[in-house]
Amino acid sequence: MGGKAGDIDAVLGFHIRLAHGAVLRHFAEHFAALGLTQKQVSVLWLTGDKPGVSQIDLAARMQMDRATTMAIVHALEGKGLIERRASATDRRRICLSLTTSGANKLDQARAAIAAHEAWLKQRFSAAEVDMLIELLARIHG
Amino acid sequence: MGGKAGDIDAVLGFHIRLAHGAVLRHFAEHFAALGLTQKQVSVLWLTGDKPGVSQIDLAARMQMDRATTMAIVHALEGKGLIERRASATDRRRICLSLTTSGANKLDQARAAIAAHEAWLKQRFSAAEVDMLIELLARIHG
DNA sequence: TATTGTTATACTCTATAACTATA
DNA sequence: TATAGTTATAGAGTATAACAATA
Repeated sequence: MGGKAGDIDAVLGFHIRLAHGAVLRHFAEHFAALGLTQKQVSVLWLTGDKPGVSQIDLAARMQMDRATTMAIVHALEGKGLIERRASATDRRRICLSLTTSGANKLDQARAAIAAHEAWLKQRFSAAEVDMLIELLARIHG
Repeated sequence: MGGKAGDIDAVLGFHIRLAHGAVLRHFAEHFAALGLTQKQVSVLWLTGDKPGVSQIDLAARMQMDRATTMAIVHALEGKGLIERRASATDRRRICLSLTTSGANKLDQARAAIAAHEAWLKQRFSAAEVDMLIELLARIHG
């Protein structure tokens, strides 16, 4: 393994990209039945955890642009999983919450994510998982 | 931090995605002058390390589809950084190598990557970097 | 039959810019 | 002025399917 001059295997960014790709691929292969992308699951999850959340809150939590967040919210709204309501205190804001269908979908998604995480974590001890999460958190702040 | 019911912070895949996003963002912000994407740098690097490499080799090394690899090789060829030559032993294969311009570009890219990696690694000890790479490698195999 | 390269196609993610409405 | 949402647009990454040439 490894090239001769450059040794790309010492490049941390390269490993992060490959690991991300592997996780994305496993997700895509096993979540076709769910009909949701990774991002859509995250938004559904965060909305279920905190009903009334605004798009700008979601964007900050997921470190995404407002426009990117819009696209995902639109998709979930189009599937009838999320509904929007104007804020009573600040009419610029839209409060998001799950529909009944969205809550059911989130339950399915949580079960699917649990299986996905089990696959991902099977190669680590509990201490290693904690360590990995802590190290990654230092990168994304 | 953390939601109430789900605790998305315990989801490893979520942290991998956020870390990947943070690295991508830093790359995009600091590599505009180079005129290359992360993937293009990787292909340039691997080609420089192993002249005569085929597209299928690159695809395997970077865990990408053949079609995706094509797009990146095309872009590099269009910039005059890579040249292709039919293999002498297997005429299905195309051997890739750097042009003089490509070799120069790779030198610049390596310097830029070194700065990028320094930014990324500044938050870790040397032992932690080794640990993180080892853990990530278990994910992407 | 299997492998390599190629093209066409489509979807997701990401970001920028400009606009509207509200604070 | 600043913030939240919206829309349009564009580029990057990813993958599938189908085809040609070669092994």
